[in-house]
Amino acid sequence: MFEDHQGMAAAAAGATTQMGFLPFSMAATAAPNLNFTNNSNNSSSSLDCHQSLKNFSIPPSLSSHHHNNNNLSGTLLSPSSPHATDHFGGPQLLSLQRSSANLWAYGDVNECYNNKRMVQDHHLGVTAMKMKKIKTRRKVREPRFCFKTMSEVDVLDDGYKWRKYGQKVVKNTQHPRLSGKLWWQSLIIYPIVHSIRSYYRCTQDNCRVKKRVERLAEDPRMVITTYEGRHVHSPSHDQEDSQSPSQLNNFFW
DNA sequence: CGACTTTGACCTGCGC
DNA sequence: GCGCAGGTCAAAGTCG
Repeated sequence: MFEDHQGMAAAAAGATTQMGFLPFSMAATAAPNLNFTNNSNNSSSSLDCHQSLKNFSIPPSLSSHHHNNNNLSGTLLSPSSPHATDHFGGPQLLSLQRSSANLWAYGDVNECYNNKRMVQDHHLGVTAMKMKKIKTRRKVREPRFCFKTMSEVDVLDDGYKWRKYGQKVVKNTQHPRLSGKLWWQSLIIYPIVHSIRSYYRCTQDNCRVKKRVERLAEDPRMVITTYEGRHVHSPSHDQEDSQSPSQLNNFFW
């Protein structure tokens, strides 16, 4: 499912990729080997990076050999709402229980979302004209996933070429749309922080993969990257990096 | 000159 | 229905 994400994420030098999920956080000392640390009992084990990422349904490239000073640890976020929080105020984490099937948990989430939307549209009884508009405008949501990265650079070199097609100032509140509250009350309880979100498209023809890049307002060191869709081609770095063969780069999901 | 970025306008969905 | 927010478009600007 994730062949498109090969070579993805955090290849930029100096970037510290934050990834992992409960109950594990990972600390990669040297790709392709990662040290997985279990938060609950502090035990750690060195695993083959590629295999491990595969087991956890994380794109292998998140630990790409481009990393020199790897120190991977952190959080996989819910693709739909990277700022969403769980009951404990922390980021919403993906359930990767089905990872043995090498599927992103979000694939299911996304499917549900699309089904719900289809049902809604069906019940709306929209006009043909409107339907046509919907057909052209509302496309089926591609599978998405996002992750948090500690990096000084906003756009991580993931091996693909991207073209920026938009930028937006977004309200980065953890509790948006508070019902029944005056705006100033909301500000007192949940201060609104604005952050800049950039939208990128893969420059390859016929490739409709998009990514969103956003720096966390509450922690400017962190960058949230969201990928949407599947690449229909290999990373452009492949040609350049042929002298450094890597099992990661040779692998297609 | 082509590739890429910037930026305001526009469109759509959602909550109230 | 209205207003807000997110996402996309496209013209203008910038850069190599």
